[in-house]
Amino acid sequence: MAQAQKITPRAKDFSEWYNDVIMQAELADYSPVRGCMVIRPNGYGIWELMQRALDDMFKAAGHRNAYFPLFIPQSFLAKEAEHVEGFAKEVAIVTHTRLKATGKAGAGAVTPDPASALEEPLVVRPTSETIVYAMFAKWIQSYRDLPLLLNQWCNVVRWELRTRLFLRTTEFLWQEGHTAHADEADAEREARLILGIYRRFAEEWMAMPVITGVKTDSERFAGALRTYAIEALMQDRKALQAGTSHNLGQNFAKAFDVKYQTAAGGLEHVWNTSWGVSTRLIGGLIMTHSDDNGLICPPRLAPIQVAIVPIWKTDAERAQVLGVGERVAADLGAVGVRATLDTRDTVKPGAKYFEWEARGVPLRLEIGPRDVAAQQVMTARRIGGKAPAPLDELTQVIPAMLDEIQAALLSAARERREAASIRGVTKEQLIAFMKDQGGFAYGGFCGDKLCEAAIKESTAATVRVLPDPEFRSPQAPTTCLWCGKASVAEAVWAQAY
RNA sequence: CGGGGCGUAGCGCAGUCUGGUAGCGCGUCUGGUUUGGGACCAGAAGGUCCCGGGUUCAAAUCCCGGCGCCCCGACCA
Repeated sequence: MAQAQKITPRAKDFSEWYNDVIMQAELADYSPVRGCMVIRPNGYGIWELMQRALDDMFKAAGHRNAYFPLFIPQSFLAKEAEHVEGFAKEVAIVTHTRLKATGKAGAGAVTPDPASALEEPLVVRPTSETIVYAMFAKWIQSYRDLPLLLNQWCNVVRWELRTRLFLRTTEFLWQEGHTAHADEADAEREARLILGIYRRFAEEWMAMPVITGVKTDSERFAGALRTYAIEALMQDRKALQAGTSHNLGQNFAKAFDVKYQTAAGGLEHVWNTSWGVSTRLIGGLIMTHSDDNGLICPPRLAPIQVAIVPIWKTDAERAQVLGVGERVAADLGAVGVRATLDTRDTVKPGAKYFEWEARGVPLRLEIGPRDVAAQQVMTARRIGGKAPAPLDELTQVIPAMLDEIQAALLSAARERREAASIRGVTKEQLIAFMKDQGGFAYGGFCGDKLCEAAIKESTAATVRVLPDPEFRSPQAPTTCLWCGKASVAEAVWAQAY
């Protein structure tokens, strides 16, 4: 087993470390198809927990799930001008419907049958706006049909040049919400509502602090009026866009002719929003919390929250500690703790410790003859710290410990982020900061895309967001840090994934 | 598409410069002893050395041509 590398700020081997964590925790693997990822059960378990939590939040806000097709007629993508620009360069296209045997064995045994060429090629969805709004046009006639609040869980394909496990894979799993509203204010409220849900999910479930705000034009979603995002800072001080929520205005409604009759009898285009988070969140979770021993999974998203490791010498001791272990696992299960008893007798306890640590299990319980005699178990937290706990108090103590670990991870991540943030930067400071250190740099911005491009050119940093009031510096900047003209908004710069 | 690294047992690698019986560690299997932080001993199985051609008595090794993967860029809601 390869040893994980030390995490140091902006270390050259951060990528290597990241891949190591994924491989050792058995979260995912490379597939035979370049750029496509196989998500293994350990990784998918995290995704299932993420799905459940997000789905509950969406539903509580009045959304319902639906499903739209994988294939989109090529012409659909062409209907919204900016949208074509944004996705044309990275889609997979289906052109034929069957194969033909060539009679030869091996590599050239089959080939697309020329006779089966499609009249209009189908694009594998890179996102579903076009096909969703084509359906909305059928479903929406009256103001009484609004708002229409839908979400779908699905896979999408974007043929990126360079891929990275979880962060940017050719195919990925996500949820995409699509809504239609009667007026701009309602659509804006929706886009903001979802941004808030994403933020809460990131902080409360992933223990990953984020800053929220609006994207500049150059980073806006293709076809949107405005794009809001949550941005997190990873341990190598690079930013990760963890979720986006778009106010699409009437752009798609006009392209797909989605109109409704108002209460007053007029005919208006609807206002749309779309929003999504993906399996990229798992990459963010890994890079936010893990260490040299492997994954650290925040308790609320840990498929296994507690690993119980029994310790014995003799058969009598074995029977005894396993008996206690089974009861502890059952008791914890009864109070909603996901616990597993590691009964393997082919692996020594020390080896089990390392294994559960690499997998990110937040809490380990050791039960040996000495513990049984003392009516206690030894608790060992993934983030450090061992302490005994009385057997008859575990159903209270363990959930409390999991909550503590969850909270500790969030505050540690927040402290790391703040330690890697500077405010009120000057041009010279920004250049030095991005070169030597990296992190979130707050400063004045004139709003000019030429300035944005120049900054990217010399520092590799981009505007992550124009932050919401809560995240802004106490003293609003008055001038653009780059050109010195009047600042229109404070911006957060960082090098990003 | 550019720059760098690599392709040898399930995994990680040495061997390539300087051609000469294909090796090591981990894992797997068998038996025994073990079990409070990655157990030990003994034995065993496991290979188109990425592919194709060439040079040679002899090629993992040298030459030519392919293919593939990883990292860095370009690209990227």
